[in-house]
Order: sequence, then C-alpha cells, then structure tokens
Amino acid sequence: MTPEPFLARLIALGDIDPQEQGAIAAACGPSITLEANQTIVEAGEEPDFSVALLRGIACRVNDLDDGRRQILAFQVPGDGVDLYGYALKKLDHSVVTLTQCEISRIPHAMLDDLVVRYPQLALTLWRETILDTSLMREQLVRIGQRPAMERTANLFCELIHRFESAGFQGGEKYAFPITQGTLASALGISTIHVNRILKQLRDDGVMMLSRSSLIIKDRRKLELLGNFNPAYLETVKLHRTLR
Amino acid sequence: MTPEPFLARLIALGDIDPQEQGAIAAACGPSITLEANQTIVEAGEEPDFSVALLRGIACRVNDLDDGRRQILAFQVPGDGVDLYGYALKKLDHSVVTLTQCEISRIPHAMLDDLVVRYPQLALTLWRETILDTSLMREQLVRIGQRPAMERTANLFCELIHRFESAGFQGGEKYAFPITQGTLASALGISTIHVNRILKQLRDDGVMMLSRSSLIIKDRRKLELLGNFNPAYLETVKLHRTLR
DNA sequence: CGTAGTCTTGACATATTTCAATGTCAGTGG
DNA sequence: CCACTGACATTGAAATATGTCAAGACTACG
Repeated sequence: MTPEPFLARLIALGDIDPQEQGAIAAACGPSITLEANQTIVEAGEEPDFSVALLRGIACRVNDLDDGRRQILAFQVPGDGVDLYGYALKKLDHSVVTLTQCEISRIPHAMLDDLVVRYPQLALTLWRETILDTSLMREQLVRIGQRPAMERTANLFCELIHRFESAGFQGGEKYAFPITQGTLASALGISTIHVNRILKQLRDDGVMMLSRSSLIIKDRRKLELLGNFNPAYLETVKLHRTLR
Repeated sequence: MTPEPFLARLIALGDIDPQEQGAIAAACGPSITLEANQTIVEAGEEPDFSVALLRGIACRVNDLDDGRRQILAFQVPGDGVDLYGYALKKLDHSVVTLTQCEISRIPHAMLDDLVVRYPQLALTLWRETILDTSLMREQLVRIGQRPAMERTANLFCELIHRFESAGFQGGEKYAFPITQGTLASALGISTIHVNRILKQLRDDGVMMLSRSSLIIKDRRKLELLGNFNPAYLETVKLHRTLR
C-alpha cells in the first residue's frame, strides 16, 4: 500500500517531515494495475481523486476533434499525473498508459485536509505541478524551435535522464516499449519521419530503438545532436521551505 | 496602489473573502512602469518576489544558447507572471515586456505568510499557475499539430478571447503592437512565413494586422480557420473551494 | 498458419525555410 | 521641411525539410 515512488519524489521536492509523510501515505489508495493503452483520467471529467504513478510509463495527451493527438508529456514512476485536477477540478486533458502501469488514487477530500493541516505539503504538491510544467515548457521549445533530428535526440536525452532520476540505472539499455506512432504524436512529426530519424540515429551508431528496448551507443553524440542542456531537470534541487 | 486587475483575476479564480483580498492588496508593492522589450524577470535568477502584470502585454520566453527563442505564452493584465518562481525559487525561463507595462511586485516573504494563514488563497494562487499551464498545453497542441495557417488563426482567436476576458471589449479593433518577428517566435515558424500567412488572412478578408492594431473582419471565419474551441479558456469558472 | 499491428523503404507532393532584394514608416538631426 | 537612418514589412525564387502514398517485411499472438 505504500506508494514509495511518489513519496520519494515528494521528499526530493520538499522538506517533508515524517508526520507529513505518514499523512500522505495514509491518503493514498490501494495500488491498481492497468494495462497498456488505457485511460487513467479523461479530459472533461471531474474526478474526486488525483492519481500517482507508481510503475510504468504513461503520458498526458490533448486530443483534437478530428483525431489529431498531441502528447504533452511522458510520465515516469513517482509522478503525480493529475494533481492539476485537484486545483482545477475539471480536467482539460487526458492521461493514458503507454505500458502496463500501477497507480494509486488520492481522494481530493483527503488532499483538502492535507493542504489545510500542512502548508509545507501544499507547497510541495504545488511545486510538483510546476515541475511538470517545466517539462511542458521544454517540450514547447523542442517542438517550436528544433528540427526533427535535434528534436528527437533531445527528447531521448530527457527521457534517459528522467529514467535515471526515477531509479533506473540502465547503463546503456532501457526498457522502452513505445511505438514510433506514439513518438510521432509527442514530437509533432509524422510516424514515417520518426522512422527515418531513428534509422539515421541507428546508422550513425548513436542509439537503437528496437521492439521494446532502447540502446544508447553514444550518449555524448546524442546529447550533441539534441543540443541537450539538462539544467531544467535539475531545478528540482532548489526549493523554498516554510520552516 | 491597488493592483485591481490581479485582484479581480484571483477573485474570478477562487472564493476569496474580503479579509484575504485585503491581505493580498497589502502584499503587493507599488506599481512600476516598464518600457517595451524589457526583462521583468530573467531565467536563472532567484528573485525574492513574484510579479503581477497590471497593464500591457508581456510574454514568457525560453531562449536557447544559439539565439533561438520560443515564446511560451502571452500575458495580459491581471496575470501573475512568475508565481511559479515562488514555488520553485530558481526561474527556468524569462518574462519580458512586449509593450509598455505596469507591474507590481509581491515579496515571497509575504506570500509565505499568506499561504500559511489562508489555505484557500494558496489554492487559488496554485490554480493561477495551473491555468497558465493550460494555456501552455494549448500552445503545445497549436505548434505540434496545426499547420501554419490554422496555427496562426488559432492563436489570434485565443488572444482576442483573453483580451475580452481581461476587460477589453474591442468590438473588431484591438491595440496589438506586436511585430511579426515576435509572432514567429511564438508560432515556431519563420518571420517571413508569418508575413505570408498574414497576407493571406488580409487578402481573404479575415483580419488585418497593421502597425499597431489588429482588425478582425470576419471572426467566424477566423475561428473556422483556426479550428478554435474555447473550452480550455472557460475552465476558469469551475473550481473547488475549501469552505 | 494467418492476421493485425508495427516497421521499413522509396518515390513523390507539399509546406516551410532561406536568401536576397525592395518597400514602408516613424523618428532624428540638419 | 527635408534627407537620413534603422526597424520592420513585403515579395519572389530557389533550397530543404517534412508529409503523403504505396508496397512489402517483420513480429507477436491467437
């Protein structure tokens, strides 16, 4: 029942004392397992709970009427995937699983209680939603300013970095059962173009994305190609505390 | 000294009682006037205050080392332009003025006090940052999924909508002293292409963007071209309260 | 063993960028 | 009042990146 990855993340984000940790743990519902390609929460809903991702990869998506889909952000274990729904109530985008996932629900009523009793905790949850926004800003720069190759390489740099922060020390091989079509929705380019870019990365000995694993051959070169600067991922370490 | 537009926005966003309103008003520093193209806060800084925009148009930007610039969001009067800096401390992007602006600073120390004393206010400020994120998500869809014409029309639809919400009932003419180069940075296309799109919109009798004003000839057509659905802007009306 | 989903590749169409030249306008100082 | 300047806008032509279409190959799974 203990939602470790989520707790670990909050502790990394804020100065949470044992009492607060206990309160959070108590607020988290039992772990639920979902298959790949299932909707965790859907745009337009007004759920009375928020969700923490404990295992697996999910993503936030915004769908247009005509079927176009933009992936806004990938989510890794420990992320609060719809905390924004707590402050906002009505969801303006969906969260769906990309692999099998394990999640835990946190009733909004419990959060009401927590934020009133523990201002520091409220601030930390607030910070979690803001860091999420940080990723989205970076995604915006990626899609708005970087050409396809740089864009793709840059995204993989971020993902590797985040996998490591979430505790996967893959070395050079990572489990990554994500289709090229999914990558296309994230990168804002066509599936076929994703394929071409991946081929080039493969041919150039930079990385290989096969069926369900990602193999990094030359991380240095990948970071160069992606013009990657991890500064925005390290902001995590800097934060204010009310104590 | 009263930061009306900002107060008005918070009241619209949350259930703020008179005592809380007074506390916010007291926390806001004197109004400061800035010229166009000045930096309000800069990425990398760790300011000890946050800023509310009272008059004028500003934008959040993320600059790359090599000079590329992505505009993340436009800001209109009433917006809190760097509240995220309160929760995060170290800024990961800059905010710059696009026109002459009037701002007010709110010391973080005051905010510390406010969020501890008034949980409802903390939630409202949190919500303000989240709504900001909503706009960024929409920007992401715009840039990732919409071709240049739709993208441009869609952005103008959003801007008009927000100008109106902020109290400008222009009818068909809006003050909009924004250069095509700025629009290009926001839209993720080249300045020259922006020019071509604007020409087409002009030739088709949809809208005209001249020196410093925006004239909407056929709003219906603009919304059609932009595939505009204002749902995400209306989320504002739905929110939870701790009372 | 077939089927469905994904991946791969090539040829071609289109959108967008880049380059280069010219035009417009507001402000400035003679 | 006029010439000059600098920032911005406009346009065309050529180059490039990316999308679309079509066909075949691979793989997992029933």
